[in-house]
Amino acid sequence: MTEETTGLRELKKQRTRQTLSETAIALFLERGFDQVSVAEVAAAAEVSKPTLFRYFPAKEDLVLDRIADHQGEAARVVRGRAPGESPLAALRAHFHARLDARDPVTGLCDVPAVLAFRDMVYSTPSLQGRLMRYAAEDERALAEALAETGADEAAARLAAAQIIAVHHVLARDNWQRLASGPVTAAVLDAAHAGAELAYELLGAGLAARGL
Amino acid sequence: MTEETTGLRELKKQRTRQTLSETAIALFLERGFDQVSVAEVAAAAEVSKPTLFRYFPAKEDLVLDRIADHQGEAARVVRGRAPGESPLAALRAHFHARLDARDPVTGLCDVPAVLAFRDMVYSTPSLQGRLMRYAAEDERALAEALAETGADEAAARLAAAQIIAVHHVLARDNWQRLASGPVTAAVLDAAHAGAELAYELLGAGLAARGL
DNA sequence: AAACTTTTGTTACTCGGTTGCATTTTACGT
DNA sequence: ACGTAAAATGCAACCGAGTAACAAAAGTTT
Repeated sequence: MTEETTGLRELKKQRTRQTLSETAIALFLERGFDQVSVAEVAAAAEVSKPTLFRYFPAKEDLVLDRIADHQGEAARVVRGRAPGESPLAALRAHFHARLDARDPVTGLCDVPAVLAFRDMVYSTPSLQGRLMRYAAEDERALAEALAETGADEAAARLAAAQIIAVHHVLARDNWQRLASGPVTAAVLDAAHAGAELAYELLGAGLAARGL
Repeated sequence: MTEETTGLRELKKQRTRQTLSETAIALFLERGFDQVSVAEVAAAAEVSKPTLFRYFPAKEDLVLDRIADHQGEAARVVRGRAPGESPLAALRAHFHARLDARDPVTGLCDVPAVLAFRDMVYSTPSLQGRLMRYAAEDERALAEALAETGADEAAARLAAAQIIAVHHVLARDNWQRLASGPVTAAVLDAAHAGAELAYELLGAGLAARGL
């Protein structure tokens, strides 16, 4: 899946990249995103500052790299849906499944490290901003996938925007639920109920347009 | 409507604020947001750099101040709707009305200055980011207003997210329509049709929840 | 091993944004 | 009208993110 041009150099690059991201996140979690300078991160990772920026175009990307693998997930789900299944049904089923798996993207993951990570992201405006821009790309990709199903292109864009927006609300709700304590059966039920409500709201209108 | 503590000082402050914003936008439109430094703006407005930042917390706010009056418009529309009218119906009617008025917020305004302004915003990532954060506040306010109607709070948050997201798509679509030329009858019709489609998609699901 | 390419480090820079303090300007009591 | 407190400004110096230029040190290829 990933590029594999030449052996040794590429390996070292991957390693430096990972080291940078990991030491950065560790420092950020320890003392706060804004309280740690990139110079410190570079020093801790034993790399010069320009090198750091060759790997990550901005400080925020040191953090969000970890999330980047989920890029375009919604679009993939739509494209990989079972024959005969509507895009929305596929997305709903997928979301419920991720919920059961306590996938961090759903917000429903009480592993301390993940929780601390989310706290940091939600409490740091610049990280939120960057995250929204990732979301915009997600939305664009989803709109494309929906349009491929033969739906009206305008409708596809509108639907994609609604779906992505709703997912964020759900994730945030779930994250808030975890403020009170760990994932219990009741919390899981509430999360599923929230998702059902969301897809119910989405569904009625979108179903009429074949989505 | 605005604060009016003491007469003369406040007036001068308002004037400096406006001068700053106007000279900034003029310079930005002329040479691009990233190609003009805040020091230049401050100099052009005959003000020191710290003073500039006392008025505007960030460079982006020099631009977006102009848009800030629309903050919370959706929430206001919901709160000010006619008795018996559903929130969604009020929002739909309002949007169509703004469309007919060629309100810049709908994207359907071909006044050259407005057009250039939007081009700048859409082509400058940092401005987009700031704009999204304004939108988040809009969304929060709308959710609050919807919850006041007695709807389920979770549903209100979900609906608000959908509505705000959809509005942005509509505005972007309209802006793209204007890339080809001025607002003709056909363009206006298309914009109205787009809005109708959007509210149709929203409506089915939301109506069932009393929104 | 030599020649070539890619990556890195060093230094120095620009720019957005802040801080501390002295200076001016406005408001207000007498 | 005058003097004083409060607020706003300017100045200078500073911090941190991000970049440019160039030299040094890899890794790759023959």
